[in-house]
Amino acid sequence: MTPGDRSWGPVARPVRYRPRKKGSPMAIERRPLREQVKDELLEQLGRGRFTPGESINEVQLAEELGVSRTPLREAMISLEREGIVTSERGKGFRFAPTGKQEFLDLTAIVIALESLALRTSDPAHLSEIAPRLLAEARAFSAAQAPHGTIERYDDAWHALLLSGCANTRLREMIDSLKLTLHRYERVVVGDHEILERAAEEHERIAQCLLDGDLDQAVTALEANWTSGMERILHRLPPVTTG
Amino acid sequence: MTPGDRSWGPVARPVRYRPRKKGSPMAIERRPLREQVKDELLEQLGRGRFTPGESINEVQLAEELGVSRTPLREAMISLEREGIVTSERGKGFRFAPTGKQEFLDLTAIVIALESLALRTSDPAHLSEIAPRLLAEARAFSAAQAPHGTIERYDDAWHALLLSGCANTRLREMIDSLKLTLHRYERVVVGDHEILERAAEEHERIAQCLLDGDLDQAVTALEANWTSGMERILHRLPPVTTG
DNA sequence: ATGCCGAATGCTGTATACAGAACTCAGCAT
DNA sequence: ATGCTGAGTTCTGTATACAGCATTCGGCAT
Repeated sequence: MTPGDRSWGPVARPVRYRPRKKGSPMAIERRPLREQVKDELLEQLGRGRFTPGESINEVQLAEELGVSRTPLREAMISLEREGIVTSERGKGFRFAPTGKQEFLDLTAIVIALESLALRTSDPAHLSEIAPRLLAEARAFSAAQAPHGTIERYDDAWHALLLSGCANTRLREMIDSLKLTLHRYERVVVGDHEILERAAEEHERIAQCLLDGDLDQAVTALEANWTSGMERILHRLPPVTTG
Repeated sequence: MTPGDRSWGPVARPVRYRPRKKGSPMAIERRPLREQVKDELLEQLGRGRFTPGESINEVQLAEELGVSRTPLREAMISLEREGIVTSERGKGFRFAPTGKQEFLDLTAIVIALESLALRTSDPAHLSEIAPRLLAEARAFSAAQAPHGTIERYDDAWHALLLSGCANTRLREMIDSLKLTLHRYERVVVGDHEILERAAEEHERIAQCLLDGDLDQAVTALEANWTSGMERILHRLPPVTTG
């Protein structure tokens, strides 16, 4: 956690196969470089290091990250499937250009998926976490806050909300989509820009769950997303005829 | 089209950069090898060449395909993001194991997404294609047919149904998911196995669209998916306590 | 001055090389 | 016979090399 104490430099370690200490009880994280690269890129994206549409020089970026082109390219291909970067034959990779319409498209998808996730969650688990959801919602009831803060809180809250969803694939898709959405948001509203919030929306959802009214909760969740989206959309440049 | 006239051998051409005939009016398809490899693998998967959970020897497979390891690995990474293959640090790639639960999970997602796509389609376009949808549904009204045939028809029909969906991202996701679903299906019911169909379901959807009743059409679409899923599920090995 | 053409350069797409991890299996102790 | 150990093999993960495309920039004709 504690984001911000890590500078931009190369990825944690360009060492190849870090020798594992056999007797160590602490299993140190040994993931493929491509994933570390991916995470680092996503983090840098979050900090606005890259702009949408920006083309990527593989050798240069690889050098900056302290890895060779191969893992970088592998990360790129993974990110491409996630819609974060685009590639064109002979022109290499570029960070995907963002647009209002795509933001709307993505939001619509996330709404459908989160709604599905909630609907198919275990009801027992839902009523179990409902009090906590309500408590957290009340604890963070500011009428407005920096976008970055909202985002972190929101993610945590929604993650808790969907923690009862047994559909692994669905959870993964939602996470991936949110990543992309966040990117769009950050492009449009700076990380520290103050945004309004509808603090009671989360409370409302939690209340529905407490009452055991799942349908109503789903409706409230959709409303929450829609209004959240509109709050972002509001800050947009004059309509792009999307 | 005309699937089946292409044998298993190496991908079309392992030549590197095929020299382009300058004056030719016919722009020959020049996609990155990784994509050609991906398509070839998907096709071979469709023919049951690989079994779920099967681990992949990169050098061997690359040799069979007539390409080097690099584009093969790139294809693998792309397929991994699509859920077709899995990877584990140090153990390379494996074709993702299939399970009843995941089949259900995937189906639920596709239902949600296709439903969304239909709901957000342009109504004008929908009523325009409704007659064609109805005609095609009536033309293919056999009560049962080989699974492979059903699949092809079904894909075409649903593609037409969703042709009015402007949400590009959504369309892509649906296509990708269907690919995966087909894989699951083929694992479970052979390509030539005769399956029952509910021929009238498509007619029903089309009829709703003709009547301009979108909500009803969405409901019918969901019912169509559900019953189709159950027809497949029926053929499954004794319940795996999913 | 402006537009077209060709050499030069930079970068991508693919192949190959290499280092280190996981797996295998024979040999040994129990 | 069974379980452990360690050398050997195989294969992955990453780096580097190479070939061809795309772009750029200067020269020339108009």
